[in-house]
Amino acid sequence: MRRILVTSALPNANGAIHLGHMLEHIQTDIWVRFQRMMGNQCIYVCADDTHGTATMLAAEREGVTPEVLIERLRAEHAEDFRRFYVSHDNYYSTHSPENERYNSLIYTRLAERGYTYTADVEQLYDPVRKLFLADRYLKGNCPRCGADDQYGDNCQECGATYDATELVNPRSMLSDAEPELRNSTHYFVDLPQFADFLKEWTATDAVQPEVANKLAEWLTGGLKAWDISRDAPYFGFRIPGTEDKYFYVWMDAPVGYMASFQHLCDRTEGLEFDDFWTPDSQAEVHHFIGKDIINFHCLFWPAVLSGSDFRTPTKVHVHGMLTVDGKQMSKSRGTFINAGTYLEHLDPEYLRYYLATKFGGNTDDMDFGLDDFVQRVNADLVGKVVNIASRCAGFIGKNFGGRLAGEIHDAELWGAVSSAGDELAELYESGDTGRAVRRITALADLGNRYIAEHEPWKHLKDPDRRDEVHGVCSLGINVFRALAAYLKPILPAMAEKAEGFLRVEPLAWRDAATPLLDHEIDRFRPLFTRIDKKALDKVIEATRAEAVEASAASRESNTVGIDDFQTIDLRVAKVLAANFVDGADKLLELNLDVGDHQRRVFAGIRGAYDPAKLVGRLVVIVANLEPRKMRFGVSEGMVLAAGPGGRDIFLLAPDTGAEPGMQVT
RNA sequence: GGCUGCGUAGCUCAGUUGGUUAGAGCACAGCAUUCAUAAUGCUGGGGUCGUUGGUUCAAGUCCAACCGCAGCUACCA
Repeated sequence: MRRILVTSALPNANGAIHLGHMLEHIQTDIWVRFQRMMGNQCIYVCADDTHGTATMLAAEREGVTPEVLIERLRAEHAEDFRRFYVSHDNYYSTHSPENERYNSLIYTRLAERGYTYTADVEQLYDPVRKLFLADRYLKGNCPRCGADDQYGDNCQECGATYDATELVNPRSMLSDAEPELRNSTHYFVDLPQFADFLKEWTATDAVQPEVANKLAEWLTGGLKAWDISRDAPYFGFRIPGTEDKYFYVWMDAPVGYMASFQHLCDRTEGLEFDDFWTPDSQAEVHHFIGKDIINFHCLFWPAVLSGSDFRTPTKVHVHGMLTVDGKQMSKSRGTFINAGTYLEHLDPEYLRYYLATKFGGNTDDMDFGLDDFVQRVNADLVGKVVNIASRCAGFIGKNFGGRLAGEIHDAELWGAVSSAGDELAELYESGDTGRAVRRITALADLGNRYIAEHEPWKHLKDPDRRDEVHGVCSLGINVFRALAAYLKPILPAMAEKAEGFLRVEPLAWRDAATPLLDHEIDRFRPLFTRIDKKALDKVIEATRAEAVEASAASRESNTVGIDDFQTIDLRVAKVLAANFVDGADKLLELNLDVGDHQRRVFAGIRGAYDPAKLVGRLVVIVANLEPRKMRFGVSEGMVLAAGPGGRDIFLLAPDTGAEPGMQVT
């Protein structure tokens, strides 16, 4: 018996599970269920990837702690996967004590062995939000072609790549402030020390050949050290021995595989972490990932593992990306389909089957063709496979007391079906479920042809041919049973219904090789209904509607809960200076004392207030309003006032005694 | 821009080390059939294999350039 640990890449805790995630988890789950049917021990763990600046900012926006945010999403994600029959043994979180422990352990071992070092890095810093800016939060002009609005790493216009520090007129996308160049100490894993190890490792069959080709680009070009630290504020684990340095999320994400497994071991009798993770382990570790994250899993991760005295992965299974009707998933086209939206209208096994026909065990992209999806499922699954049971069951029930014949009517047909198991097993093992499905539907074609040739409905009237009819229909049921077993990794719920119909124990792979003889079966009930194209249209419509709603945000709701209200940080502020703004006929620029700091706020009150008379008075401001770029500068908040506008504007004023910085509750 | 991979009938794909008239399923058309969730069987139409050029007795298959798609390009998770 093989002992196998399997993972899918960790979904981010910053959004809902969508079709792209489902592709990966369904592919993984099919492989896992196949291994289990073969009698192997196969543990499947996953987790939400929770850390990073994005989580921190999202939680801030919602006015909750990151912990609250990520736990809510984790529960949602786990539920989506469960409803698609994805059989995780554990769906955990990277924000866990186990993960912190393994991160520290791995880091400490790497440091002790001289695989880490620190160096000062110059990085752009947002003085308003008080944090260092990742490339994705920076925009500016391309240093080569000057194009507007380019991100901090490369230019969409001319294709140049550069450092964020080279951007011309850089701007923080969080505050629109001009970033400052600041020095900070960063921690690095000295990847070049692992160059020889990685060259050897990537040449094994742990990675697909095309992946090895891609990796050769980095390996021959020379590996760079890997920056594994981020400065506070950051939502993550603090690096041992530091005050304000945190592990970069890509350091702790793959360690999350180990942590999720450890968490499972702690609750499972007989499951030992060390059996799977020591360097001499005989167990297997398989990672399923998309081709977008090859470098993390095939360079950093094996290097980190080998440098910290853990085993390296047996195999990294890399798949291509999902397109819908030939294009990237898009919210406005209605093709950025969330798992939850799909489930409201369609059976999860439709998707499992359709995607299974697409997997080839390679890194080619896969297209979700909307019409193709409907046709494929209806024609193959309902028209071919299930139809065999449906057309034979009636005869068995009505004429033979629901009992199958005692012998095989056609040895040749049964031989073809029952002997396909080995070839199909190889296809499943290599991840080529597309070819496996094609072989299985070809077997279904054989079955349907066989039944058509023997015309049981005609011969039933002839008493001399009753045994033949019994034999033909019984063999039909047996063919169906074998196909249900072959398809069980893909269609677990259908297989379960088939087991009920056949009155048998849960099907194992080897059951396809031995027929059911002289055995009573149940009445047949439809195992699958056809896809209604209208249901799919509804999914697209709903997805489009979600996109519109999301962009309209929560502006339209009439009432808010107390929690929503508490997300707004109202504060008392004192006007230190007030000035006219050149070129603005409604605005005044205010300098406000907010207690611990000062801010600049633009207020549209020029028509009602003389700036000179404002100085010294107290006002109420929204302190956590997203900084807004205006024509004349960035406004860092909003002063509260009542009235229709023009001359009729009335500032809210706290009574005497209030101090700048006090929160309004 | 560089790198990896892909581009074969309307759709989804198969085409092994280059070798006789390029295959399958779905869709479409005709016929047959009626047991089955309008399911099944038989027959048929449909492709200058992304483009251009090259190597070769012979290229979908090898080479080059170009076009299109996806991903990566190390601080987006």
